[in-house]
Amino acid sequence: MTHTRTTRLERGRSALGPALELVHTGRAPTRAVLTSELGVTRATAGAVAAELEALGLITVDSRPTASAGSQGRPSHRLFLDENGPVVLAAQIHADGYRTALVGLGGRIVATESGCDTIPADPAHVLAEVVASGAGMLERTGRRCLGAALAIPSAVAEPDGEALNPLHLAWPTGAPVRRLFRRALADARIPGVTAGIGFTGNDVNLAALAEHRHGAGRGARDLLCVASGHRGVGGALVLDGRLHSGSSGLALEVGHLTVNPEGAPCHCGSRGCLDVEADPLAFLGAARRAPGPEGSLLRQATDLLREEYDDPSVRAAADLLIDRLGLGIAGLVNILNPDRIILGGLHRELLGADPERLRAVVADRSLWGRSGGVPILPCSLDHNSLVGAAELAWQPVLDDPLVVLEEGAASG
Amino acid sequence: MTHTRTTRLERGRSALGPALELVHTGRAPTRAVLTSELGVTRATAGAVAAELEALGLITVDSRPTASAGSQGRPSHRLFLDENGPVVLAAQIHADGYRTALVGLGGRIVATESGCDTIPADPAHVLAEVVASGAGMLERTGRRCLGAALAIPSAVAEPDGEALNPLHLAWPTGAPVRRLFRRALADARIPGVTAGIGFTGNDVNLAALAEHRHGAGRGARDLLCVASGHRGVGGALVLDGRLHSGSSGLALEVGHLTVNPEGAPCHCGSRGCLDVEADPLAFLGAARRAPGPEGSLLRQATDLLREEYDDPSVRAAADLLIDRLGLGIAGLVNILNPDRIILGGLHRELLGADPERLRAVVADRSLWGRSGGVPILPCSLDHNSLVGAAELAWQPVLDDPLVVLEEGAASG
DNA sequence: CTTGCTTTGTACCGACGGTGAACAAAACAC
DNA sequence: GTGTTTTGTTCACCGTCGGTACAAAGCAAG
Repeated sequence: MTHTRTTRLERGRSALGPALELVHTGRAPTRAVLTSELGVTRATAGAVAAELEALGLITVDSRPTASAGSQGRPSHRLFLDENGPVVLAAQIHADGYRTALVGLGGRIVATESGCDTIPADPAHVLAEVVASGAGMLERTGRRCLGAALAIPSAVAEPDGEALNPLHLAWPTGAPVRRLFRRALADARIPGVTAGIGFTGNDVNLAALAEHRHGAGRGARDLLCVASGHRGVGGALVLDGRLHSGSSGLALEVGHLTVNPEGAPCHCGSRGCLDVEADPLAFLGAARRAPGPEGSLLRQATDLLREEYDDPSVRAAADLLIDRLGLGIAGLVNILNPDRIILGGLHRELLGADPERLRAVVADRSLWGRSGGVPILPCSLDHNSLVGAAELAWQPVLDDPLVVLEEGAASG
Repeated sequence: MTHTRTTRLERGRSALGPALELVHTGRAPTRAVLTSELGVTRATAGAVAAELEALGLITVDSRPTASAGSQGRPSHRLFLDENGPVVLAAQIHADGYRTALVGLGGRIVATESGCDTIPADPAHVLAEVVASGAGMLERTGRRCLGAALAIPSAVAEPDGEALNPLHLAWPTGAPVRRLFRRALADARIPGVTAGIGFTGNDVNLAALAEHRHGAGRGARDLLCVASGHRGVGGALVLDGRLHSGSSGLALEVGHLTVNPEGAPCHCGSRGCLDVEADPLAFLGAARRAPGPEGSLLRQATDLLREEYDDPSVRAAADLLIDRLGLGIAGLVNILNPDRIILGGLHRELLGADPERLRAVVADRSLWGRSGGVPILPCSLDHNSLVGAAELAWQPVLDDPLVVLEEGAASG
């Protein structure tokens, strides 16, 4: 009993995790490339693939593949098991929440959204979120291996308090991770034990998702900047791992100075990115008052898309692009990423005038002339949600044999 | 012949490198703690230690240790072999150069300095530097495993050009790494092949040295800020590895805005850290003209130490501390390090009024109130030099068996 | 000094993962 | 059809590491 456990935890095929990660991120479509990517012999790669298949995580298609092309015996193709286990991912945002069951590869199996107005009691919201997930699990009959939550706030490590849940009407410092774990424990979802239940900042998790499955694939040092409702968020993925700082508070980029004569900010300075390049700032620059319905992001996006011909809108867009570019240039000087991805309003601004933004960044970053950093729009739907799922999948990617634990509890 | 080679390169005791690193950084004083730190059995740790001893890298002292204290059989103590191999480290700075032979553990075995005025031809300087190192190797009879160079300039990866060797009178973009390697190859130092010859920014390497052997030991995310002559440099060590960005240009912190009404900077903005918090700025704030002799750092340091009673000097120090604190706070918001180390003039400013700097950083960083980041002065002599040695040692720390290569070539 | 107790080092065995080689299989080229 | 190329599979061998048993070296108590 204990014997098999220790054996499994400490030894175990060391290539199992890397192999699953390669399939998970789409870098190992066949067993042959899995062999070369892992740097092992064909025999080992075969054993690893067989073991992952036995764990119910991938499928090995040995039938003759129709895809021709090169010479030699065609390699067996590797797929993520479409009926394999899932994780429960949830996102809370200004307009409500969204939950999803997410399989390996960032595949959304089922999703729900609800609750337009978020009550001030986080425990209540989280119970509703977990109930939504439990319902989807019930209906789909999937096995659930973990759960994670994305929130629009800095998340303090190691305990996961929400430090600035500004547009959630939640109390500052709310112990969101603990509340989420308790909600999960109360719901008694099979497979999801109280030990699981990660929580992270939504922009951080979006960056993680884009890095693994979206526009950030292949980047080594990936910087993401996004603005969803109020303020500006940043995230950084280094060597495939999210850098959230020693206490989870890294990449609070909102207080870079981008306009010395700008509006005062609650941080004590003036002209911060937070108040100069978010949806509200855009509406203000275009001399539109924020309307009562729809999120600020939606109002700003609609304005940008539908009235870009209007000179005042265009001027506002140019102004925000210049400020955003200044902020990004500052980050480039500090972080020197090899790719930048923009989300939310900033994605729209990039779409409106890509050249202007790239020119500003190249001009104001120290070494911008030599090449320039690629700046791309984010490319995934629900990327924060998928990123939360990545968080929940991480233990499995680190050691796929964990799926054997609690195996009897699967629903 | 080739058999042993492949065996050595691909397999080999996986714990060998980590074990050497533990002894190297002083975290494994005895075999017992080596066992627990590595998380292996006593038997394995014993075999690993014996192998490292056989490689001539460490010595295992099995004699009865005089140090008593705890109960039970005293553990064998582990030392770095004092007569073991060394690497050649060199640093070029505004006042000349310094070379050293550095053993494991950052121990400087021999050192030389020279050449007060650096000629404009880097190849000439590097030849002189290498000749100095070769001389020391000759005299000491040590075996040399590698060589590395620290320069006061951003170093572009992957080729190692000096991008802004401002106070060296070297041409911008000089291929320093290539020139250094050529100088090494020309000198035909046994053991140092042309394949070795790393180059890095001096502040980056100082940070690496402080992380492993100095005030940064134990930090997970370490930020260093220093000002030596002109401008301000930064460096970041994440999870024990230097983060120099995708093209080596990270942590160019000199162009953070710290004084919106400040002096114009060549980057196009105004009030940049570079021109507001370096030795020249300090002299200016104290209304002293830079003198003809001694580096700017020395002049500023002398002024700060010897005339701190002078109100104008004290006011200048306070001003620079405030500006520096603003810049550091910005970096804290972006990087969220768990420790900060200051070098050069900034180390002196910290020493002059530690509380003022810590207060400014805590006040202007977003989450500074909750604890506050420890800010410490750097603690090593010649930390850039030791950091360069770390670079040269890295291949050995990654796989200690490389010392067997070129073994016959040892002098 | 002798007898425990505790901690560490060593010798040995067994388990197991991975390599390497030989062989079989599945495609294309001629 | 016969080669050639690439891939999958089987199997023997080797090395590393875990685990156990035992010896060694100190302190503590009598």
